[in-house]
Amino acid sequence: MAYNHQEIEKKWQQYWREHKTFKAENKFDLPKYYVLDMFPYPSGAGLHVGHPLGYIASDIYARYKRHQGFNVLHPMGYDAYGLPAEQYAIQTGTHPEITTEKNIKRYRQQLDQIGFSFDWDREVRTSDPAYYKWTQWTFIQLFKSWYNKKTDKAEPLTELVKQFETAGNAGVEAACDEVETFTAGQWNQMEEKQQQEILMHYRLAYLSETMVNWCPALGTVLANDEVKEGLSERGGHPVERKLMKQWSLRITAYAQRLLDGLEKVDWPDSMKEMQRNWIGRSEGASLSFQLAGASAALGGIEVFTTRPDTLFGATFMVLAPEHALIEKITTPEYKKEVDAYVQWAKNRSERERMTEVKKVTGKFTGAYAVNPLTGKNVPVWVADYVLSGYGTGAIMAVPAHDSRDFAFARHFKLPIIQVVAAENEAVTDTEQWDESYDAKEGILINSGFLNGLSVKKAIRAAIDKLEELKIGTGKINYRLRDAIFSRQRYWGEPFPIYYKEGLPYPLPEEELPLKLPEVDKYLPTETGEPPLARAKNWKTKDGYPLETNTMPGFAGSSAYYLRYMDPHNDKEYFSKEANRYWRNVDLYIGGDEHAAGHLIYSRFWNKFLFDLGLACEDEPFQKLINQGKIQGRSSFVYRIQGTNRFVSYNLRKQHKTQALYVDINMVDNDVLDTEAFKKWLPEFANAEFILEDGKYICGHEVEKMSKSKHNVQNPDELIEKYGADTLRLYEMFLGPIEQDKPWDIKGIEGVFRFLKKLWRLYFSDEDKWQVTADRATEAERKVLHKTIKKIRGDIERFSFNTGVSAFMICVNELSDLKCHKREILEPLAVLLEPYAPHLAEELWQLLGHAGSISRVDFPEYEEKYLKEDSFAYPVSFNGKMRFKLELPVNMPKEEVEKAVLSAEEAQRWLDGKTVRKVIVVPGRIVNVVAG
RNA sequence: GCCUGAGUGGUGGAAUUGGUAGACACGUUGGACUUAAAAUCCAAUGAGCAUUGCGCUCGUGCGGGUUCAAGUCCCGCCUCAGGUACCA
Repeated sequence: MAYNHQEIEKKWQQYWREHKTFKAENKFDLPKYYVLDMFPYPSGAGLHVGHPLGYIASDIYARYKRHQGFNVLHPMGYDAYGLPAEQYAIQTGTHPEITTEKNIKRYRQQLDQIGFSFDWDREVRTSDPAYYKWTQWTFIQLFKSWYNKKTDKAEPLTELVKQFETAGNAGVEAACDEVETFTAGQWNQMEEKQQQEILMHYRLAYLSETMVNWCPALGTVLANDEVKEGLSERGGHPVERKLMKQWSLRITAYAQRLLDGLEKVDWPDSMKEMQRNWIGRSEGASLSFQLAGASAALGGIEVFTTRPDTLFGATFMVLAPEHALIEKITTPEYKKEVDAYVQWAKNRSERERMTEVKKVTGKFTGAYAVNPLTGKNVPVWVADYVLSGYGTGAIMAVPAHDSRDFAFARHFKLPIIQVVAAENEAVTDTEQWDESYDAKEGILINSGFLNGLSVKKAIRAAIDKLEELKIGTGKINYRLRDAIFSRQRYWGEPFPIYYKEGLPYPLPEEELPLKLPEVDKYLPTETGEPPLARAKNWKTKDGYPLETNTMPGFAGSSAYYLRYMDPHNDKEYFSKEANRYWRNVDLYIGGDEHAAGHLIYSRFWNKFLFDLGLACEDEPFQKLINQGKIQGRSSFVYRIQGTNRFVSYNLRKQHKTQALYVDINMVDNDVLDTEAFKKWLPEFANAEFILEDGKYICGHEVEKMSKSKHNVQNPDELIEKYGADTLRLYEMFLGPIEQDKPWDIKGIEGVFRFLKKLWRLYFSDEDKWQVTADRATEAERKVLHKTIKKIRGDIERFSFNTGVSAFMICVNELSDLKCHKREILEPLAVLLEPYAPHLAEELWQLLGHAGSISRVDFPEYEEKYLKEDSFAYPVSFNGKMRFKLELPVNMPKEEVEKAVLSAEEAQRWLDGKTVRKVIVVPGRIVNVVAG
């Protein structure tokens, strides 16, 4: 019987399905292990070879853990809400659910073909009402909660209301918007509307008028992480800033905990660093500059600074164009100019603003504020280099020590005062400076009571002074913004919210799920309302209108890993028992593009559920691995301009050519199948070729896989030809899992050859079973045990590529030894199972076992078989390896030295030289220093 | 600009703790088997020099350093990839 991968793979996939081999029971007495893949969005294009990379790695690990007696939770599901299905619906009228369902079927079929050990009984889909019921439920809990800074956790809003009723809000420390202080008496006299408005400032899911990223092309608002360089991540459309009433999640309340939690998870440093940057903690002070002159009655301008020590050098102030005070403080003679500037700044796209950062623009408002430490008046400017979204949207400018302030000051000829000097350096005239001195260290000068202090001490002293004067305080600021949670889209979770007299209220929990309604068109209404406004009777049973926005993509993906623990529970999100058992994800594999999105939202969502007492771990993903991307490898042909003649790669420079993409399926080892090419497209039917060495050689380039580049490799054909086991091994063999790498099918043959060679250990050339019961030799045992040790080590450190080569070495050596012994070949089949499960199952059965191999104990290696009596010492002279010398392993250092120096080969290297030193590292190396 | 990661043969990559650089595989070349092809097997394959053989020199992005010994550690650069950006 030859190695028939098609038959074997079909057979075992069916067996696994019928026997539910990989079903994970909630068996609480077994040790658990939770291996998770980031679930996919089922796109219409199906899987390409890049998708399964991470799934194969996690599958190997999951299978390995099963062999060690762990109860392994290894589920899969679908992030089913997404823009492509909705865009398709807009174009064709096909309900996104139909498109999604179809795509999921295809995904499932492709996933099954690769032989993953998923427990499909636990599948979830974010668009399934039974699933999104809990997404909606969580939203309601967020709506009903506030963040208590005293206990540092989310708490029910009812408790907060009780405090308001008895003591007002003065003693409350909450993560909230600016709220005026009120007493219990005032609270109790407020009307409901007013009370609700105040509570909205405390809720963790809140409705507010905020500046959002509006994407006109997609007709929706986007979260910050969905915008890259001023363009939408999906589709690359321009994004504008717009003031809109939107739902947001108060993720900022969790900023510090999100930061602290990174300390205890096992993630790549780059990933932690990206999250730290995204959260963007900075320590400093918040303080107020009193307005001067006519505006004095308006109070002060709040600013945040990380350098309160430089306050004596603050020579002007700048407000963001959106700042509310501008209108009030601008003096009549500057009003026209300032208005025009503000208008201009607001109309600039985000992209323009970002690309023109070097251009200095701004206007003087005519107003002055008082520097609280110098007592001097400083002019107040408006400029768009100050962002409304960070800090207070206003800054104190210290041009001597901040490059942006410096550029601004130079441009508008504002005074520059040095207040920090490097130690032992002469102070120079700031007029002569070419750039600011952005010093984090140094000694304070020109700064009154701060003079002579180091920067670090001066910061402390300045904050103390501000607090004493009651004009400022030490403050920690975060770059992280609250997550905008409304989307003006159809294909998403409806909010479980209705409006009564304009105020939002949650639906009763027993009415969940609130199902996505049918609409006649997947477009906004004529009046610009979101698509759900088209739904008939989009009201509660009492007739109150329901929210028409839907939730964003990250809503459903933020806690799916928890739902897998107990996916069919219709009473609660998941049972306490299930959660106490599975706890959190032990190993999470997915792409690093989710660093600032999904992985932050999930951590936030999980922490909130932790605060509610639902999740028992406050970090959801203990270990994280980012699989690298598989890049495409495009092939090119070179058409001589204006002709239908194509010139081979190395001859192309002799002509004026144009490079055209050519389908990689017609190219083998850079050689074009010219006949296939002629048949490819009608325009190439009469193509002529200028060959080199009788072949047409294509050019190539590594770039993203995409249809238009004709470089997409779909796994189906490869599985058909070589089988899933070969594909699995080959994807792992390509290189380290976390590294990006170009896809190239050159080399898959080698892996296929390896499996056939392995098969021939069990079957003779005449296709006869040839496994014998003979005792294995020392050499054979050594090969086996060396391999066991290597494979175990490699899986444990996620080095799957070296694992594959270890198998190759093992099979090469056993073939050389002509080993066909059960004693060796049976453990080898188990060893191989995580990587090539179909083949391993087949061999296991042929070896006479009933049932699946998947839970058989993983082989242990025994050190005694690896012991060597002698070792071939590499002998170096002055660090260069010259020859090898076989010596007993237990030979003492002194004797090794003697043996080396008296060896015949040593003489020519010692000729005429004196031995200065001999280094002997037993069992490793000998180095002779001579000269 | 800042942060992170990476640079090793024609190619993908290996070298786990400072100890034989290039494992394993692809590709290439030559050979065996075959009427032929496929499949399979064997041999060679970092570069340069030398060649009858044993061989010699150089070599892990560049320049320094530490060490008996550096792909690996330290200092200074260069290039590429990703993230991020008037974040005060």
